[in-house]
Amino acid sequence: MQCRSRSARTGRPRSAAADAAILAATRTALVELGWSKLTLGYVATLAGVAKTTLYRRWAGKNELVVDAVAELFDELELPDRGSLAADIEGVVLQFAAILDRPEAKTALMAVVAESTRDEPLRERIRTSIVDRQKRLVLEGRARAQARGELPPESDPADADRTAALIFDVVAGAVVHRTLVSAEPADEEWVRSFTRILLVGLTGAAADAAQ
Amino acid sequence: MQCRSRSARTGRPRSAAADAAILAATRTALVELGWSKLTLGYVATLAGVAKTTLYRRWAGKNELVVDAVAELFDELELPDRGSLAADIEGVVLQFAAILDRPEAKTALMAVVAESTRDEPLRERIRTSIVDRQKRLVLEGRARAQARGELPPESDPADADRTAALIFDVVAGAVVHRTLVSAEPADEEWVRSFTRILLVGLTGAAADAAQ
Amino acid sequence: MQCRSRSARTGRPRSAAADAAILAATRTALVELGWSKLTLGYVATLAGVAKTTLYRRWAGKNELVVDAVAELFDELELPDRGSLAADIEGVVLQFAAILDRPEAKTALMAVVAESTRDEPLRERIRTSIVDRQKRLVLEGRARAQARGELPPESDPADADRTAALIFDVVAGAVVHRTLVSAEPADEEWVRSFTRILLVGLTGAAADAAQ
Amino acid sequence: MQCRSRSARTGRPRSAAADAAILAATRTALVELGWSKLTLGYVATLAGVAKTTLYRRWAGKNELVVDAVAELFDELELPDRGSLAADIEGVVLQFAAILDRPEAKTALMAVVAESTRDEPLRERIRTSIVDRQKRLVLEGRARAQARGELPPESDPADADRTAALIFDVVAGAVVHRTLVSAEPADEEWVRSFTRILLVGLTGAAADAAQ
DNA sequence: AGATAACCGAGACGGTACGTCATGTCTTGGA
DNA sequence: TCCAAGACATGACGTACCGTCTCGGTTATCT
Repeated sequence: MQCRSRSARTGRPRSAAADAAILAATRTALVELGWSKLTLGYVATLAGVAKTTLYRRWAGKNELVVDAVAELFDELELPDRGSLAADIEGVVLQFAAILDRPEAKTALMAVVAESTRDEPLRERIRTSIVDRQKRLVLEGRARAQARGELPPESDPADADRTAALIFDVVAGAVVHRTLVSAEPADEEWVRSFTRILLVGLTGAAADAAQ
Repeated sequence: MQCRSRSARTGRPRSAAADAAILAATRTALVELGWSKLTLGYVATLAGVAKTTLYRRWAGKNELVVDAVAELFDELELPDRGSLAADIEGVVLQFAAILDRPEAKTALMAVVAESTRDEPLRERIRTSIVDRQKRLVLEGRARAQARGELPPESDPADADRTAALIFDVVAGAVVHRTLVSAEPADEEWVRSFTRILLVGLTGAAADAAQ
Repeated sequence: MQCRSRSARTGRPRSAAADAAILAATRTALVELGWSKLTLGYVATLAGVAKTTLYRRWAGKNELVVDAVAELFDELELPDRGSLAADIEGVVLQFAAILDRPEAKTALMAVVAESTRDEPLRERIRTSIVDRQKRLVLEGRARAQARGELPPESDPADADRTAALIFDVVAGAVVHRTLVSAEPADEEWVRSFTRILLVGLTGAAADAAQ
Repeated sequence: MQCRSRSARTGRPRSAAADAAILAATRTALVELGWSKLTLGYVATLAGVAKTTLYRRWAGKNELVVDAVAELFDELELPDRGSLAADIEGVVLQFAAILDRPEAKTALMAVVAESTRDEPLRERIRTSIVDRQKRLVLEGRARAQARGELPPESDPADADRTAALIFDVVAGAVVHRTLVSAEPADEEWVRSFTRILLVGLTGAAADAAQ
C-alpha cells in the first residue's frame, strides 16, 4: 500500500490508526462530496490528521481513493451454492450490492477514467480491485467443471481468454446496468442475465466441443 | 444543446462558429490532457474564444465534455450485414473503435462517474450518447425477427426488458474490455463475445417459448 | 460636455432625455454603490438606456461622474449678505452642504485622485467644478473692496496669487473637515474658521500695506 | 497592521520579509499604474509573492494601500526651529514634500474617497496617517505657548476644537493646493499661507482673550 | 538516560484554476 | 443615424486546493 524508503527501524513509527481513519474518512467524503469535489484537505480534517500525514503515505487523490474503495471488495466471496447458475447469481448480486454503495458508485468509474492516462494507477486498480473479482470467475468455473456442468478446458491459453471474456461480460453488464442505465441490478434482472449467460456459455462450449 | 430563455430575436446572435470551435477544442484538449486536467480556460484558448463565451453556453466541464464526446457517436449505424451475428459483430466493432479514441476513453467514464451525483447530467448523457446506441439494439432485433432469426416478442414489456438487458450486456462488455481490462476489443474477441451472446439469446428465447 | 464627430444633421438625433436620465442615474448609483463599485452597465440599466448610448457620449466612468457631480455645483451663488464675514460664512456653508451629499462625498475625491494621472480629466474637473467655486472668491473680494473692507490690490499678479491661496485654504479646509476628519462643517465650525481667515486676511493685507 | 485570531504559536510563522516586500511593491505599483489600475495580482508578482499571501494579510486593495502609504508619513517630525512661524513653515514643507511623491498623490485621495463608505477604512486611515500629522499640531502649539507666542488655553474642550480646526486648515490647504489646484506648495506659497494663518491665529486668540 | 531520528499537528507558502464580473466593442433588428 | 439588447474578447477579481515547506512538539529505538 505504501512503503518507506529506508531504515524502517529508527524514529517514531507511523500511526497505524491514522491509516484506518484516513481510509474511512475518504469513504465518508466520497459519499458526501463525490469524487470530483473530494479534496485531500477535507479528508485530512475528517480524519483528524494533518495534510502532511496524508501525503506522506499516498501519492495523491487517485491512489488514496483506490485504496479506500478496494477495501469494499474484500467481502466478495463465492460460497458453493450447488449449481453454476446459483453461483453466478450469487456473485453478481454481491457485486451489484457493492456497486450500489454511493462511495463505490462515484469512485470506481472515476479512477477507471483516470487510469486511462496513468499506467501505474491502472496497475494499482488491477491488483487492488479487479483481480479480486476475476478470481471468482476462475473459482466458479473450476467448481462447475468439477460438478460436470462445464467440460474441462483443453487449451490453457483459450481457457484464459474465455475467463477474461466472461469477466468482462459479467462485470461490464453489472456496471453498465447500475451506473449508465441507472437501474437496480435486482434479482429479476440478475436471473435474466444469468440465464442468457449460462445458455451462451454451455451452448458455445458445446459448439466448440463438436 | 443549449437554449436561451427568452426573446431569441433581440441582441447580437450567438456565433455559430464558436460552438463548433469549442467542441473541437474540447476533444483536442481531452487528448492532450485527459479529463481531470482539462481546463475550461485552456479549451477557450484553444478555440480562440473567451472563457465567458464558453460559460454562456455550457454550465460546466461535464456538460461541455458530454456534448463534445456525443458528436463521436453520430457515426454509429447499422447496415444490414445479412445475419444477426454479422450485425452484432459490426456494431460492436464500431462501438469499440469509438471507445478506442483517446478523447472518448478518458471522457466517457469520467462523465458517467460524475453523473452518479448529478441527475441532469445523467439525463444529458442518456439522450446525447446512450440512446444513440440503444436504438441500434432495437433495430437489430427487429431486423433479426424479420429474417426469422429471432421469434417475435409476445409481451411488449418483456421485450423492453430484454432489449435493455442486451444493451447493458453489449455496451458493458465492450466498455469493460476496453477501459478496465485495457485490452483491445479486436475481431477475435468480438467473435467470441458474439457467439456467446447469440447462443444465449436464441437459446434463452427458445427456452422461454417452450 | 460631449461632441459628435461630424454631420450633426443627418440621421436620427440623439435623445436629449437620455442625457438627463443618465446623469441622474449616475448620481443615484453613486449613492447606492459609491464610486469604486459603480459600473457603467448598472448606470445604463438604471437610466433605461443601452450601454452603447452611454459610451457614445462619455469616454468613461471618470468623465461621466465629473459631469454628474458638476451639476451639483450649479446652485452655488454669492448673494450679498452685507459684510465680508457674512459672505464667507454663507458660501462656506453652501459648499459644505454640497459636500455633505453622499454622491458628492464619494465621487469628488475619487475623481481628484484619478486626475493626478490624467491631465484631461484634471482640466475637465477644473472647468466643470473648481472654477465654479473660484469665481466666488473673486466676486467676494471685489465686493469687499467695494465696501472698503479690503484694500484694492495694486499688483494684479499678486492679486491672483492671493486669490488662489484663499481658495485653497477655504476649499481645502472644508473638504478636509468633511471627508478626512469626517466631522460636520456646521455653523459653529464655520464661524470659527471664518474668524481666523478674516483676521488673517485683513491683518496680512495691513502688514503688506505697511 | 494585521493580526492572527488565535494560537499565534502553532503552524509555520508568517514571513516577515514578505510584508516589507509587499508594501514596497505596492508603492512601486502605485507609481507605475496609479490607484485605479493597481492590481493586487501585479503587486504580488512585483513582490515575488503569491496572491494568497497578500489576501491572507490584508482585506483588500484599500487596506493595503493605506499601510503602504502610511509608511511615508513616518518621516514627519517637528524639530524646534525657534519660532512658531518657522515651525509651521517647516512642517508644511515636509508634508508638501510627501504629498508630492506620485505614490502618495494618487493613493491618498483615493483611499479617502473610499473611506466615505467604509467606516473601518476611515478608522485605519485616521490611526495610520492622520493622527501622525495631528500630533504635530499639538506639539507645535505647546511649544509656541512655552515660548509665549500663543496664550495658554483656558478651556480644554475649546483647545481641542481649535487644534482640530487648525489641522483641517493646514492639511486641507496643502492637499488642495497640491492635488486639486495641482500647483507646487513651494516656499513662497508656504510663506504666504503661514503669514495668513499666523496672523489669524494670534489675532483671533487676542480677540477671544478680550 | 540521553541522543537521535522519524513522526505528528498546524498552518503559511508559491502556484494554478476556478467561475464571475466589468470593460469597451461589435452586431443584430427596429425606429 | 440612432436606439435597446445582448454577444463578444479581455482581463482582474477573490476563493479554493494543490503539494511543499517550516515550525514546535511527540514518540520510538539505539546508544
